[in-house]
Amino acid sequence: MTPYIISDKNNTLRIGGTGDFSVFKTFDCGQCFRFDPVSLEGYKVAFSGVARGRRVTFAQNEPGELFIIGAAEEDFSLWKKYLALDTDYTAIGQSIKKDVTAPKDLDFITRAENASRGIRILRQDRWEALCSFIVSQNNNIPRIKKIIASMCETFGNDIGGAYDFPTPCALAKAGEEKIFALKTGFRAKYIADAAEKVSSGKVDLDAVAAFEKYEDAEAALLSVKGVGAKVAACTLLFGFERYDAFPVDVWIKRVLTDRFTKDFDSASFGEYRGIAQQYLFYYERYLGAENG
DNA sequence: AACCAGGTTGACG
DNA sequence: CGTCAACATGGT
Repeated sequence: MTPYIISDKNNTLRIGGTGDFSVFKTFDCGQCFRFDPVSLEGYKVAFSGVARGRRVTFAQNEPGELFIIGAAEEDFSLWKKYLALDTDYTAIGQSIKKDVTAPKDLDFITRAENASRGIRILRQDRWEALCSFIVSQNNNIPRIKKIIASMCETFGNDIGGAYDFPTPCALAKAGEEKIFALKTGFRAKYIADAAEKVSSGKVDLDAVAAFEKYEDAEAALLSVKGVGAKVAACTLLFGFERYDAFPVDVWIKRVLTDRFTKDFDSASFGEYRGIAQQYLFYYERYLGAENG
């Protein structure tokens, strides 16, 4: 996949060669909490938000095209990386299905993959992913977004009309009580602990990224209060490019028991099982109801 | 008015 | 070692 700039005018990059990339599915599939749909003249779909310390809008009318609004030519490689446009998701789809043998299982993952066509796993900031998925526990997506927005407005750096995600230092300095004041509830002490451990280096995110074995990376994250297997898996999948992370929440648990053969093992999805997980989550949560 | 939300913790057998 | 209520808050 070789995306390229078609044109660069009015601070908007028009991009071609993005394959089947879907802006809507990518930003609506529950992986990222800092982007919201906006209605924009001339575009069918547009999502605005903050990433990499910049405000940006991704817009699209048809699959395969892409408009990056609020970006200059030199930002392209940065957004290409963020959106994973350099990654061959067709090959990943093949790899996921390769070792799925039972017809029932193969049929379902194929349907999920087809429904999810165009989703990319964003390469989000490590700290932001960790913190965001701590907030996500026992919580719903609209409220997760609201809490994270207020965290950014209160403790994040002003980047000109918008706010960056707060640094571990900023949140550590703020402390549990001020974090609690943002309606984070029982998660306040968890966020404070994560901020303290990351800012002090007790949890070294560079070291987490360098681990070869999943269990080693997971263990480092589990030392943060409020981080269990699910939050660790989401953090590694969305913040560390660990596609072998397989977050199991209520939806995935339900999919695996209801839609797959009894002894199906998610390891059959192979090294990209995390992406398979995202397809299953998206399919079951957004489309499963209408498809039965 | 109960019940749920992309879970985790600590207490109790 | 497995099970299970409690955890803040806001939306149905």
